Amino acid sequence: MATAKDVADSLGLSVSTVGRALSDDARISAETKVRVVRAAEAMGYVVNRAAQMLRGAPSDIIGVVVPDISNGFYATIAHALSRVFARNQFQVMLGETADDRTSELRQVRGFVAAQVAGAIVVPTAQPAPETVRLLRGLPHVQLLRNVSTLSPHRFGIDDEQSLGQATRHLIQLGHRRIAFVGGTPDLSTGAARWRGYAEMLRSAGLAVEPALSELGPPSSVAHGRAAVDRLMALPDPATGLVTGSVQATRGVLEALLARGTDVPDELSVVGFGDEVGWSWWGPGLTTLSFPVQQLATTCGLWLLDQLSAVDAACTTAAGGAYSSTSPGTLVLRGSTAARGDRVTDPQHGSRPAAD
Amino acid sequence: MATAKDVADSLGLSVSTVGRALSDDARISAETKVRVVRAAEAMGYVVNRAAQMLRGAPSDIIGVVVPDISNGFYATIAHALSRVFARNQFQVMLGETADDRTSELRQVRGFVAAQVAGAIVVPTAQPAPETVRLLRGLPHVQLLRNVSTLSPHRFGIDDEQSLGQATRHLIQLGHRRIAFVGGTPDLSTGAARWRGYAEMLRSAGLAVEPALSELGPPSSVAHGRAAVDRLMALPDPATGLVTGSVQATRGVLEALLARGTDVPDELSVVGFGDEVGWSWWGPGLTTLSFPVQQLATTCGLWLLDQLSAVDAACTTAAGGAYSSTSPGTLVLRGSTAARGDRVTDPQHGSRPAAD
DNA sequence: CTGAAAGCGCTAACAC
DNA sequence: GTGTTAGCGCTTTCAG
Repeated sequence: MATAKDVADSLGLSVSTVGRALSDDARISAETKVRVVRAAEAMGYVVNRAAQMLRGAPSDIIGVVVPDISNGFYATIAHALSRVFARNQFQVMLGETADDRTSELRQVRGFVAAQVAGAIVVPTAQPAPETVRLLRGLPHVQLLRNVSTLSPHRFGIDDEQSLGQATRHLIQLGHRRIAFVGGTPDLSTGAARWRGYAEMLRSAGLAVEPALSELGPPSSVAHGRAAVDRLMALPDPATGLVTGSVQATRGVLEALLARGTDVPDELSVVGFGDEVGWSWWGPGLTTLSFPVQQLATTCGLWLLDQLSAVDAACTTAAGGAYSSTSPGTLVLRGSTAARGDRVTDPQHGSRPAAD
Repeated sequence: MATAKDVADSLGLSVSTVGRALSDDARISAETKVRVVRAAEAMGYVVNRAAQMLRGAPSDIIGVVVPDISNGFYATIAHALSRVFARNQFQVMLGETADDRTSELRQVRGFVAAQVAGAIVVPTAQPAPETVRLLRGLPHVQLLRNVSTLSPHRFGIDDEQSLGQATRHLIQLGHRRIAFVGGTPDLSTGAARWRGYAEMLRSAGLAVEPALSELGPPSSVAHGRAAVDRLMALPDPATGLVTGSVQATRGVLEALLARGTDVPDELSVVGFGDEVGWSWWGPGLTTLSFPVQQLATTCGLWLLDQLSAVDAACTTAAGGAYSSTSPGTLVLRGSTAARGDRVTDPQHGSRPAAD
C-alpha cells in the first residue's frame, strides 16, 4: 500500500508538500498539485485513516447496533441509516446483539476501539454497566427502545398509543375477550405496548385477564406460535388478539395458519408492524404500521447534526434531552371483524363454560 | 478518552509497562498487572485501534458490500456474516451500493481508508476500474454475483441449474408457453438465470420467444409488476411463469394479486427465493429456495481462513481460485398446476388469436 | 511556494 | 521486572 512518502519520493518532493497538494492547500502551485494528484492516482494511493485519526481527525465511522438485522424491521432501519450516513460521507459499522448484553458490550467496545464518531443503538433490556460507561463517552442516540441509563436522546414510536389503538379497534368491533401476545415487559417497548393494551381494556370497563396476556422473550417467533396454542386451548378462548412485536406477529400468523383457525370469524387479529406479505396472509392482516424508514432517517440526521455541533463548539449538551415519538397507523384489512356478526350471545364466550 | 500514558502516570509507571501488563506479558509481575488492569478499568481505558494499526497490527474490520440491506435476501446474508465475524472478534463495516458503481466505489474507498482486513462483496454489474484496483489490493471474496475482473474466489448459488429446474417443473406439468421475469443479463446472475430458463426450454424442444423474456433492472419490484401487466396483455399469454430474482418475484406476486389472476389455473408461477410469507401468498408459492444463511456463513469462514493464512505465511495465493456453488431446491406449493387440468386444446393458447 | 521536524498513541527492540 | 526510545503515516507549526 503506497504512502504519502512513496508519492513524495517518486516526485522528489517532501511529504508535507504532497499532503498539502492532496488537501488542496492554497500555498501549493497549481502545477505541483496536478503532478502530485496524478502520481498519487497512478500509485493507487489512499490516505491512511488510522494515521489521520491519530492526529485527531474526526472519525467518519458511525456505529449502529440492532438486535437482529435479519428482522425486516431492523433491516429497514439499517438501510435508512446506511443511506443517510453514506450521503454524508460516513461509514457504518454494524453490530448485532441478539438481545444479549454480552454481545452488546463486545460490539460497543469494538466501536470505541475503532474510534467511531457516534452511535445509534437499539439497546438490550438492561445493558451491562460497562456498556453504559462506554456509551457515556460517545455521542449516541437510542432508537425505538429506551434505557434510562443511556443517552436521553431517543427516537421511537408511540408504543402505548399504538397498542391502545389496536385494542380499541377490537373493542369497537364488539370484542370483549382480547388477548395480547408480545415481548418481555423488561424492555421499555414491551412494557409500553402491554400498557397500551391493558389501559385501553380498563378504560372500556373490561377486565385484564392474566391468562390472556402472553408476554415472552424480547423478539421471538416461537413464543408467538406457542402463545396461540395456549390461548386457543383455554376453556373460554379470546375472540380478539393483538400482538406487540414483529416476531410475535410472525409466530401468531404461522400458528393460526397451521391450526386452520378461521380468521376473522373465530378470531380477529391485529398485527404489529407491516412487513412484506402481511397483506396477503389469509384475509389480509389488519395491522399497525410505523414510519420506520423516516424514523431511522431522522434519527441519523439528528445524530449527524449533533456531531457537527460538537465539532464546532465543544458543547456536548446543546439544548437538553431530545425525544421524538412517531405515531403508528392502523391499517385495516380482513383479519378483524365485528364479533356480533357471529355470536349474538351477550355473555362472554359461546360455550356453556366448564368452570 | 484516557490513554495508556494517563494510566501509566496515575500509577507512576511507564507506558510500556502498562502496555505489557494489559497484553498480559510474561515479564510483568502479577501484582503490577492487577494494579494496571484495575486502574485502566477505573479510568475507562480502551485501546486506540488507530494507533495499533499504525504500528501494523492486523485490522479487525471486514467490509461487507451488498446492493440493498432491506432486501430480505441480503439481510439474511448480512446477519449470517455479522455472526461469524463477531464470533471471531471481527467488526463489520457495512456498505450498500443500490447497484450503482459510484456508490460501490465510495464504499470500497471507505474500506481501504479504514484499513479493513478484507471484504465480502456482492459486486455491481460492472465495477469502476478504480474499484477493481482497490479491491485487488485487498483480500476479498465475491458473493452470489461474479465479475471476472475481481477476485477469482466466489461463493454463489447455481443460478443456471436452479432456473432450469424451475422451468422443467412447468414443462413437466404440460406448460408450453412459459415466461421469464428477471434481472438484467449484464449481471452474471441475471444472465445465468435466464440461460437456465432458455436452455431448458430448448432442450425440451420449445421455442424461446423474446416476448416472453422480461429482463429488467438488477433488482426491481416495479419491473416485476410491469412485466406481469405486459405479459398478460399479450394476444397469446403464457400459462407458466418463472422469476429470476427476489424483487422481481415480489413484483409479480403483487401484480397478480392486484389483477386478480387465477393462480395456478390461469397461470402457474414459480418464484425465486423463499422469503417470509411467500408460503401464504395466494395458494402458496412454489419457489426456488436457497441455503443463503449457510452460504454466507461458509463464505465468511473462508475469508477468515484466508486472512489468517496471509498473516502466517505471506502467501496471498494459497492454492488457486476457489469457487463454491450451492444448489437451489424447488419447494412445491400451490402456485403451479398441470396445464392439462384446464385446457385440453392441444394448440397454443386458448383464444383464436388476434394476429 | 516548499522543506524540516514534532507528535498523535501504541508496541517492540533494546537497555538496565 | 521495568524504563527508554524509535517509528508506524499523517498533519501542522515553524523555517526558509
